[in-house]
Amino acid sequence: MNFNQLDNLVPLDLISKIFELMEQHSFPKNHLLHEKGTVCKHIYLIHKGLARTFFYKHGKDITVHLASEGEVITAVDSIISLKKSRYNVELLEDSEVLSISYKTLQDLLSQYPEYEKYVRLVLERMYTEGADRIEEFLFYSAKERYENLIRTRPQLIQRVNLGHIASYLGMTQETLSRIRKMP
Amino acid sequence: MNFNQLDNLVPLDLISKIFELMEQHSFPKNHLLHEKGTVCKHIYLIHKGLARTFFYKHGKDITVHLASEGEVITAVDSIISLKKSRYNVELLEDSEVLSISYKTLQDLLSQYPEYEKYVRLVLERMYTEGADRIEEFLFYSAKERYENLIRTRPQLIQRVNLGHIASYLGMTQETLSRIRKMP
DNA sequence: TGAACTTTTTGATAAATGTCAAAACGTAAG
DNA sequence: CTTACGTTTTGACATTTATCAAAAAGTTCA
Repeated sequence: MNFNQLDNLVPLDLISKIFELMEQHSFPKNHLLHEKGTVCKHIYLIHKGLARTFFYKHGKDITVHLASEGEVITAVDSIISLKKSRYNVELLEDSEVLSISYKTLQDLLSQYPEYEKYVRLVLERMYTEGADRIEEFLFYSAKERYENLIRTRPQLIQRVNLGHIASYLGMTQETLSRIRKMP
Repeated sequence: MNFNQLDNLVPLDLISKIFELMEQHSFPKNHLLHEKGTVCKHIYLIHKGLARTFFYKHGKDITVHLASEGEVITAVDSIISLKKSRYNVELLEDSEVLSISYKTLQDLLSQYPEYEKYVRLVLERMYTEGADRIEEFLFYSAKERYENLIRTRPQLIQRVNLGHIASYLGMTQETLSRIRKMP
C-alpha cells in the first residue's frame, strides 16, 4: 500500500492529523525497527529508504514484505493480535522513518470516528493486495513471479539484495540467478 | 473469516442489523453465485453448504478460496474496485446462502457510522489471515501445506473434491494424491 | 591498494513437483 | 444391476526447483 497514492482515498485533513501524531526518526542501514519475540506496537511509514520484514526458517531468513518510500511496514502478525511477533523488521538502507503507535492511531479514531471509514478503505485495499500476492503463488512459476515483480516494482531489483528478492518471491537465490539470465 | 466467531469482535445489535438486511436463498450444487467477467456486487454468507472461488489458467480451473458454514465469500477482485471479476463463485453442495449487496452494507455504515470500527476489526483480521496464507507458500512444501490444512480445516477434506483441494494448495491433483499416501 | 567480507554466479547433482495416459474406483441414473 | 460419468490413483517420464560446494564478482574499509 503506497501512502503517496492515498490522496484520492483519504481526506487531507486526516492525513495531516496522522502526520502530526507521527514521530520522525533517522536510522542506519541494518537497524531493526522491530525485533522478533516482542509485541509490535508501531506502524512505520518509510519516508526515505527501504525496509523489509523477514523471519527465519531452518536457519535461513525469508523476506515476507518489502517497503520503500511512501509505503508502510510493521509486524502484521503482532500489531493487531498483540501476540509476540515471529518477524523482524529491518532497514536495508540508511532511512528516514515516521512512526505512530497503533494505540495512538486507535485513540485518534475514537476521537474522530468519522475517519473510521477511510481506514476501512485502506484496509480493503491492503486486503486485495494480499489476495493478489496469494494468486501469484497459485498461478505463476518462479520465472513469471520474477517478471511480475520487475513489471510492478522495478526499483526494488536495483536496491535490494537478490537473496532477499529471491526469498520474497518464494525461491532460492540460485534459482533467481539462473532465471535472470534466461532468454 | 468465520462469522460464528464474530460475537466477541462485533456487537450483537450490528450483527442483527446486518442480518435484517440480508436476503436468504437456496441454490443447488454447481449454481454460480457470481460469474466471471461481471462486476460482483454482493457478499455471501454461507449458512448451510459450501462454496469456492475459482478461475481458469490455461484451461485448468484453480480454486482460490473455500468457504463453509459461517464463512463469507465474494469476488474480492471486483467488489471493492468495481472492476469486472476474473473469478467465478460456485456452490459445491446444495446450499442456503445469505446475501447482502456491498452498497447496502455501505449505506448501513453511513447511517450508523459507529459501526465502522467493527468492520475495520473484521478487515484487520481478514488481512492477517491473508498474510498467513502467503506465509504458507513462502515457507512450506506441498506436503506441509496439506498437513496444515488438515490441522486447521479438517472438514474440508471430507467435503471438497481432492482436485479442488489440490489447486487451492497450489499443487496438482496427482501430487496431492501421492502426498496423501506418503507415510 | 589490498585484505576481508558479502553478494552473485556457476556447476554437478538431488529432490520435488508437473505432465500425460491409463486404470481403478465410486456413485448416480436409467 | 449395469452403464455412464466423474473422481482418484498409478506409472513412466519430463521439468522445475533445491541443495551443496566452489568460483567469481563486487564492496568496504583500514
